[in-house]
Amino acid sequence: MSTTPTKGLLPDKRLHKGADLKSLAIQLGLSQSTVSRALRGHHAIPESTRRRVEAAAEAAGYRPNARARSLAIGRAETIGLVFPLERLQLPETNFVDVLAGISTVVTQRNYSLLLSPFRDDEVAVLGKLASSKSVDGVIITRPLVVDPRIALLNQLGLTFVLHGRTEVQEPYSFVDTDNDASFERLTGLLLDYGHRDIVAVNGLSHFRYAAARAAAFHRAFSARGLEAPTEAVEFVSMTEATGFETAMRHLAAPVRPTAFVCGSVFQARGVYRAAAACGLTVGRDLSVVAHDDGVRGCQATDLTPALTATTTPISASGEGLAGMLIDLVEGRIKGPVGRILPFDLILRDSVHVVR
Amino acid sequence: MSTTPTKGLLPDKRLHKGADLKSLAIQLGLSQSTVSRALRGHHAIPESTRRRVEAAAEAAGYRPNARARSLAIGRAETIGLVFPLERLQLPETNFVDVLAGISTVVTQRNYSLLLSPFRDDEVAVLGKLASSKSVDGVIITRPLVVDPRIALLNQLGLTFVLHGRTEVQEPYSFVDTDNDASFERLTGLLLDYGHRDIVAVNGLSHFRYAAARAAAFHRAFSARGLEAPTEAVEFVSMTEATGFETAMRHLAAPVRPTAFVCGSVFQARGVYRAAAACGLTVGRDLSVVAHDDGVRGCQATDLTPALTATTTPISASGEGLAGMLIDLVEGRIKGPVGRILPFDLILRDSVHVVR
DNA sequence: CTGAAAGCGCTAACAT
DNA sequence: ATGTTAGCGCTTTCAG
Repeated sequence: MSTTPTKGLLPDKRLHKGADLKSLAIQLGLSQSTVSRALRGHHAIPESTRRRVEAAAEAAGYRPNARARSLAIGRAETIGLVFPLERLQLPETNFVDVLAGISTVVTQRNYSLLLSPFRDDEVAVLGKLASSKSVDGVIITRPLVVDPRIALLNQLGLTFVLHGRTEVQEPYSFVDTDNDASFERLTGLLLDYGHRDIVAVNGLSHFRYAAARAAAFHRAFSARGLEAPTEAVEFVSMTEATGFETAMRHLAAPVRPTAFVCGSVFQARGVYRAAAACGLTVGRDLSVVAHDDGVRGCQATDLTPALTATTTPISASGEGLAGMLIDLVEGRIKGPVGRILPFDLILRDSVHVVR
Repeated sequence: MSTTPTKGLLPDKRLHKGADLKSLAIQLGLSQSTVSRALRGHHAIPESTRRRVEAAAEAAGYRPNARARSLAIGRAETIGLVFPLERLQLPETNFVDVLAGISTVVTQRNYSLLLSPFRDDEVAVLGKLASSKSVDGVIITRPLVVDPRIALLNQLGLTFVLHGRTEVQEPYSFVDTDNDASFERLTGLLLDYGHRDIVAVNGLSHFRYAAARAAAFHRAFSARGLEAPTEAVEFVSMTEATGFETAMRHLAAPVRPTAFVCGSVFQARGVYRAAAACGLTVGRDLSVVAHDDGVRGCQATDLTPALTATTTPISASGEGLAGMLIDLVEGRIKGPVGRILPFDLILRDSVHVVR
């Protein structure tokens, strides 16, 4: 790209192209080490020279060359986010919301964020990230019930944090929503309102959270000395369309369910649509509850009637993930650690009492 | 993070932690340079040793340390995407679609993508990126009519590509949608169908594309010896809500428009809703056309009736941007260059003939 | 309190 | 065809 310099705009530092430590040092009549120390507020540098150095650096628009600094300190001050490219392409995804949370923290803590999408071969991407040392650690997402990436990453010696949990022996750090408690609360609420024929519209069964939620669903029943109806849990994808289809199927069955507990607001929206299609009014003829992770443009309060839901902003996960990972790579905490985010159960108008 | 090694999973390279050029060289009885050359397919390296080196590297899981390599070659092989954090938070945004396109190309070309969100001070972020040399170039988005970043970046000597165009003297490279032609075609189509009372639901006036589209709107009229009605162009945000409000206002006016041309499918969706609210049937009582940039979950074909629209997938912009930027930083092309993406006009059921 | 010197891991010019 | 050497720009012992 051309480099036509322009007057004004930047105070006066037009020539801060060659702004490196050496030239700064020469200009100040100091050694590189002194300048370097002064800039990083090293003690044993008198206030006076520190100010002088800072002023000169400021004027020169100096900032340490990140690559050189990385090489010297052995850290990249960069973390990676590894995800399947398709998560950017699906219409219903909470990916960007997680990303927003991550971005916020990464920026706050003066780190950089490397985006590492992959098409199929995640293992290759992780291996590359690890061996090329481009990042100090990575955030990985969408854990399988038993996720092989944990062993791989431990083996690679690459620090990481998982968004979610998985059933493996190897140690790992994670941030997760409280799926168990959340689904148990939701189901319990419906039971306490007198519902018995409840259908759980759950996530796909190869994801660990879906298994956890299914178990929680049953636990809510047994905690009350009840038993869940057979085939009450549907393992389907997190979309409005499948919410709709699943609900339609059940609403057409001989024993019509009186309530649905959904894994996401997307699915709940589908259930609402199915209810309408069947001439049922949500909150009067049919109860619907869900977990609301605060995805942009699809929140519990967007529905009519407003949806009763447990809620944890998904961006909080992003913030937790990034914060934990940086703490880990900086050695401020020692892994493995886990964090389960709390949630609120917010009662709105989508539930009704039965009997 | 802990480093519990695990058997299996990775063939046998459990100790490829110390896999660097030096150890590889020693192990092979060669010099670092030879190994380095062999690995990068340098000529003047006999096939035989090349194979031997490659095999050893493969077995050791070796990959050059990206930071060291960057420092040596003077390039980071990384590009940055600078954007306002809020673009991740708004429900109606084409950001992720652009991102998907960028990701694809960056990965293909073996580059890394650094995400640089900012809250308010974009100038600071750009300055930091430039002086810390963390990236070879940046993609910037959402140009203002006269965008000060162009001068800044040229001054900083940071290679960049703009998504969109702007009215400045300084040279810059860009990839843009063909706003002018697209809006002129859309407006022309309506005029040719006999419409005269047409309202343009345009973007906010501080964005350059909105100005371009407004001009194109008028050009379509004058090209036919006609004149656009006064106050026919509305400069509003790209949301469904404003599409709705704007349309409602106009549909309640004394002279009711017979057609709307919209800047995005979001806005068109709002217009559809307004039409319904006024008891009008789109495609019979009211015509609606728009530019469709293929944003996930909001496409022309999602509406009923399907929306007549010009279309350029927004992810193509992302691909164009990344490809151009990498070509630029690698010196494969010389800036400034610009690329205007072609579009198709797809006739669907949202238009009707008047008189 | 400050400076000289080594080195992070790689590439590239300069030998040979 | 391969090795030697000198950096890339920074941080960091180790001296003074």
